[in-house]
Formats: sequence, structure tokens, C-alpha cells
Amino acid sequence: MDTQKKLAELLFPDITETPADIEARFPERNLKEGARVTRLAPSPTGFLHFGNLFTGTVAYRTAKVTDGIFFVRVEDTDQKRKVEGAIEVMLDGLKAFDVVADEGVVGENEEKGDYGPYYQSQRKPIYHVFAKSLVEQDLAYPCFCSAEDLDEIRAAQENEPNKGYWGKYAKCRTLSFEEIEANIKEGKTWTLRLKSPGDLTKKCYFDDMIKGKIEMPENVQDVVLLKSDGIPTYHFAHAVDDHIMRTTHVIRGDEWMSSCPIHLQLFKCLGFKLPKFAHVSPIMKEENGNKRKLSKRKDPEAAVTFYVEQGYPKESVNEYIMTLMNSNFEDWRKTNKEAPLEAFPFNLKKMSVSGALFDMVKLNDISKNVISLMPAKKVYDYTAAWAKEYDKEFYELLTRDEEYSVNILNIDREGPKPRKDIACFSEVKDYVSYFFNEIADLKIELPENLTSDMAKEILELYVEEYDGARDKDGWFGHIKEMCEKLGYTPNVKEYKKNPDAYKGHVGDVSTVIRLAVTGRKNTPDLYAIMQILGENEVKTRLQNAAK
RNA sequence: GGCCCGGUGGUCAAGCGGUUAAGACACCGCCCUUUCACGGCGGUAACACGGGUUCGAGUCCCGUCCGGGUCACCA
Repeated sequence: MDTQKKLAELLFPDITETPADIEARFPERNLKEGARVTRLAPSPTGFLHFGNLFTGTVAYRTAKVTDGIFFVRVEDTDQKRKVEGAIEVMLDGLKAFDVVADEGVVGENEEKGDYGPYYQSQRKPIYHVFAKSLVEQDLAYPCFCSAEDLDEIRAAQENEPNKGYWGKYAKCRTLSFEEIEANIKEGKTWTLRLKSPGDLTKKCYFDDMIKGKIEMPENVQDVVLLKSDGIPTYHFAHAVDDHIMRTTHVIRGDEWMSSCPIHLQLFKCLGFKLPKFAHVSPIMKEENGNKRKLSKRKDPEAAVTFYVEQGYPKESVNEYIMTLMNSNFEDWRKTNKEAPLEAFPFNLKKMSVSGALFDMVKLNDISKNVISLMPAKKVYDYTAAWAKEYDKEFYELLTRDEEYSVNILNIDREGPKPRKDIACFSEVKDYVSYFFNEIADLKIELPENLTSDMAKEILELYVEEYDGARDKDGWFGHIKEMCEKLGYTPNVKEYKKNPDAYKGHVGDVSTVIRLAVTGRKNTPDLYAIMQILGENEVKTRLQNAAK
């Protein structure tokens, strides 16, 4: 037996499978031409970042638009970072925005698909097959350096432009079989390192689907493949998994770009065909004139739960994400107002190369549009579902009389130009509060041009003459009649021409009535409001206000 | 610091050697209007800088500056 074989046996005595066996167990997928296989590979930190949702959506759409497969693989190779219940948090967050995997981890300890296991922590035997093979080919070796040894190396590299574990600094690279055997007998722990075949003076190339053609120096680092607990590092797991799971398009954050030389080399050493890469720029936030990534600690909107808690409908968030993904989405939307998101021809290559600033104002605008297009019943259902979770008191009020609430939400909704008042469901309570005496605030704050005497005069007359049976034209016609009686003009233009001839105009009279009925200067159509409130309630409010 | 990537109005961005440099959000004005919205019309506002190449440069090349990423037994 040659030395490499002997070494491989020494290191991995229990591994009997070969790479060919694994390849056979996970054959190429039988998908139609052009179908893309993408994945989201979160590490279970218990926090779903907006960036995860964003990148996940890119991967998801890429698969969907080509009738491909989108799967979720959990990168739980760092035992130190494991958090209880983290999988649920991630999956729920994704699901809340319709990013649902076809395959992979679909629930806590629940997997689907033929390319598993989809938890990296359960794939050790697979990784070890390839690790063993690398050793046999003299492309990997065990390293016995301790953390202190590594510190020493770093200390010795002060004047070395290319730092790290490589070339002459890689002291375990040249250990003889006997030395290795002795170390192992001694019980020393080891990591498995790549014996990098790279050449610093040479370049490696790849064509990123978002960033374009990239050229970088070849990797020369003897990177760690297997940690001392036998679990792979990201680099090694990525190469093995994405090949064996037959990923066609590796879509991930662009913080991975700089490790691409390692990945390229790894794929080559392992004899794997290279997938396509698409590196997505992060969503940024402005702070003191500088851009920085959305921060979990500083920015509430960095958490996907934020949107759920605020009551942004998934449609809005998805719509916003789409505009960030493909800027031609907005144009498309203009001519396809009612079309489902799925109908949009998403294109990876149209993604922006640099990171966009998160724009809450824009999200709100989009969300107002989205919600304005929903039927009142749908807004009601969404609001009720939100309130049930986040505002019990309001939930009780809202659902006490469904028809009443739906009518409120339907004011000025149907028609070609619906109102756009609501950006998220947590705003609804304030928007409708004057319809519910329990939370209404009916105090009257007159605008500057109206005195309380004027208001009183108007209200006294209105209480006397108010008739809930009038239709809209009759109702407004009556208010105009009141104007004449009280010395206001029903014609606003007339008032502007000749302001000294009148106490005010019909707008002033309406304002007083509006204030009395709703406690607000600005509301949607007053007639509709009064109709919903009902004659009795309106009368009560007017009488109270007239006092 | 080395290595990558990027830099068009306040923001998101079209643009692929010849354009009056789109559009959306925000902002301002006007119109509509019983308030607020909605809607309509209009407006302010941009190619980071310096050198080339070219008849012609936001577009191509080089440099500078600025921003971002990365240099772990973390992903």
C-alpha cells in the first residue's frame, strides 16, 4: 500500500465508501432543460435577517421562474453557535413571506427530498468520504497545530504580505507518515487541511451572474477542511453539498466573493463540475453619511419579524423586495396591476451590482398601493389576524361586528381611485378609532379661523336639522343651505374672491361637523362615515359636541 | 495594509460610443376638491475627480479619491 493510502486509512479507518458510491447515491436530477436548482443555506442563529429573506427570495424566484427546485439546507456546522428553536424561527419567517422550500429542511427535524440529510451536522460520513479521497490523492493532510502554534505563525508573518497557513508556514504540510502516526498515537487532535496546489502568481477566473467576470489570484492557503471535531468548515461543506445536492446556481451573499478562489480550487481538487455563482449585494442602511449593512443590533427593520409585528402584508414586503431585485419590476407592475408576483419574469442578470439602501418610505408607499387594491374583506381579515396576535383589545372591537368593520374599511375603496391610507395593519386602529367609542377621542380642536362661538352656532343648527335619511346629494345640499342661513358661502371660489363678505365657506361648516362626529379635522368621506355610524350615534355625538 | 467589488439627482435606478441623461419614491407648485387622501399636470435635482482613446465618452482604458466586502478549527 502506498503512503497516501496508508495515511487515508489511518485517518479515516471507518470510511469504506468511495466518492463514486456517493455520486451514485445522489444522481443528477432529472429536470427539464434550463431548470435551475437553488438553495438557501442559513445557519441556525435564531434570527432571520432581512438579508436572508432577500437572498432567499432571489434563490426562490430563480428556481420558480425556471420550474426548478429550491431547497433549504441548514448549515449547523458551528456547534458553538447553535441556538434552540432556531430552525422554526427561520422557516416561519420565510414562510410568512411565501418563501417555501420544495425540498430540504421544511420544519424542525422535518426533511423532504432525496438529497438529504439536509442538516450539515448529519452529513459527516459523506464529507469524510471525500476527505479520505483527497488524502489518498495527496491533496489533504492532517494538521496538529494548536491555537498557540497558529498564533506563533501569525506573529512571524508581520512583514509577510500574504499571511496565513501556506507554503513554508504550513509546517504540518511536510510531516512524514511516521510523524503523523506518532502524533495520532499520542492522542493529539488534528484538523484536515487542503494541500493547496495553488500558485500565487497565477490568476483564477469565474463569471458571476450578478457581478460579471471576476479575476483573482489563485488560492494558496491550506485551508481547514475538517475541524478537529471532524465537522467540515463552510468551504468544504459548500463544495461537497452543492455538488452532491446538484445545485446548479449558488446564490449567496457577496461576502463570499473573496473566498471564491478557495471554492474554485476545492471543486477542481474534488473533480466536481463548477456550479454557476451569483453573489447578491447586501441591503444597506445609511448612518452618518456612510453606508453599512443592515444591522441586527441597531436596525429593527433588519429582523424579518419586524414586518410581521408591524403588520405589513407579505404582498407588500415581497413587492418591495422585487423592486430591489429587478428595477424593471415597477414598470412591469404598472401595466400588470393585478398580476401575481409569479408572473413577473425575474432575471438574475438584472440584479444590481451594488448594495441598495433600505428605504422605509418606499416600502410604505408600495404597501399603501398594495393594500388599496385589496377588497375590504381582505383588509379586514388581515387586520384581524394581526390584531389577534398583537393587539387583543383592538381585536375584540374590530371583530365585534364584522360587517360594521368591513364597511369602515370599504370607505372610498371600491372604484378606480381608492384611498391609500394604510401602509401596515398596526395603523388601522388609529385610522378607524373614531368608529369605536371605547377608543374614540372626540375632543374638538378648532382650526384658527373658527371660534368656539361659530362652532356652537353651526352645531346647534345642525343638531336641529340633521336627518339621517338624506342621500348623499341631499345631505350635502342641506349643509349648503345651512351656509346661507349662517352667513357662510357654499362656494369656496366665491369665498376666495371675496373673503370679507362671509364668515367662512362650506368647508368651514363641514369641518365643524366633521370635528363633532369624528374628533378629527381630516377624514375620508364624511357622509359615508355618518352612514356607518348610524343616525343615533351621529345625533348623540352632535349633541355632546354642541354643549 | 493585501486582494476583490462598486461609485448616474436625497433614495432605488434606466443607460451598453452619438439621448433634450428615462422612470419610481421623496420634496415643491398648480388643478380637482366640503377636510384629508386619491388622481391629473408641472417643477427642483445626477453621470465622484483627473488624465487618456475617439470626430464624439455616463458608457472604453489608466490613475486618484470615496464607499463596501474579505483576509478564523464563524458562517
